Amino acid sequence: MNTTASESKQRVLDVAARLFRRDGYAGVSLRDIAGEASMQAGSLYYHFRSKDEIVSTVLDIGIEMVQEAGEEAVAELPKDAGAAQLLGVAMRRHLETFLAYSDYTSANVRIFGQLPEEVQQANMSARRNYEALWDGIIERAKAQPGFRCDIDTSTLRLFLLGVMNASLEWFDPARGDIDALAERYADLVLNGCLQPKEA
Amino acid sequence: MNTTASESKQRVLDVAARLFRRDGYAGVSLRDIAGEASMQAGSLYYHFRSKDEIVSTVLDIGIEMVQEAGEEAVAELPKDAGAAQLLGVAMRRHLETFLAYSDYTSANVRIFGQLPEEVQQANMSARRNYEALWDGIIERAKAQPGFRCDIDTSTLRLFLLGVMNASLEWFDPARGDIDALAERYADLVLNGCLQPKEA
DNA sequence: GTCTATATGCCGATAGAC
DNA sequence: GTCTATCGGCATATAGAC
Repeated sequence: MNTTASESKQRVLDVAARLFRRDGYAGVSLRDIAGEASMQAGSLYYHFRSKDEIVSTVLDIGIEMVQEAGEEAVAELPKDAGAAQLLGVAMRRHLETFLAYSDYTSANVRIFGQLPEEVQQANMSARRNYEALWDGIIERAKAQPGFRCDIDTSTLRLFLLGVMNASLEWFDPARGDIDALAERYADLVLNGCLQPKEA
Repeated sequence: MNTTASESKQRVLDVAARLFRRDGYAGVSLRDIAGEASMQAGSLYYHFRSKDEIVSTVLDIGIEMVQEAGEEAVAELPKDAGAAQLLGVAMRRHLETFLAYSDYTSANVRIFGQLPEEVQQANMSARRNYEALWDGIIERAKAQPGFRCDIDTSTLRLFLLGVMNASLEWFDPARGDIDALAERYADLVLNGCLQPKEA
């Protein structure tokens, strides 16, 4: 039995995500992708119309994966979860997804800024949905007692996603402990680095 | 009077830094650089031996600029500066330098991860010096009253540089206020987003 | 579905005139 | 110092066999 179209397409996308994450957009050729997916460059055009269509698909799946993980994490939380638990769980889920699980998400984080504007544009609505998920999490935290209300929601969202995504540049999932990283980062975000004032 | 070698070389580097920042390493050709520097591609080889030598020079200048700005900021501080002032000033200086002033630094932040390993390696000693500068700032803050001593220095350094450098992906210096950004980020880092416990 | 072969063009780099 | 011309190679994409 021959390989089905969807199996091959999936294999191509998995390879593309991994290579884009590692070498950037312009640094990966269709020959590179085809080679690691065990086919010839010309064969890619049976599954995709262009390199841009491949990268665009990778970008969308990347957001989709982190979006689903985030929605799941929020859904699993008790209704009366405190602000610290809320942010801690959401941060751990985001870090786990893109550091350990999804080359698609980390490829998205890493190459988005260098893509042609039309390719960026095609991914923007998915990105805005994910930003809205985080804005909702932050608003929910603000509604809890003990959380500062004087912090602008989009400032905090950019701060959180920025610091988490930056870990992609140095964190090695084969050597580091993602849960420990998430805990340290959540502690810093929640409590800051000044000593709490004594009662 | 003809253009001197150093003038042309400087012009080439300025253009290269700006283009690398915008389009990534593999996304910029020597023809692109030469064109915006008002010369032909072949003429670049009078000043540089290869594309890698150009990008390597840009990387080193990028760290040099932020290093000098950081050392200057630390030197200008009073000896008894508190932890909040120390971190606040250092953060503002870092953000100003790479968001508003230096295409070299922002090019470094943006493309480093996609470069051939030998090019990365050539920039590593400069990077380690800059990390050491920040580790010194953090250690000095830890020695002040009111600063948490239970936070690992390299964790905090990665957190700080990570969240600041991530702003490169979304902050537009033509529209945003860098000082305001620095103040909001320093507040978040110092105080966190939980409400201070009342006395 | 994947292959081979190829069209067309841009890449980094070099040679030599001026 | 910068030019023009060009080399060999690799890029995306296409055409048609199997």
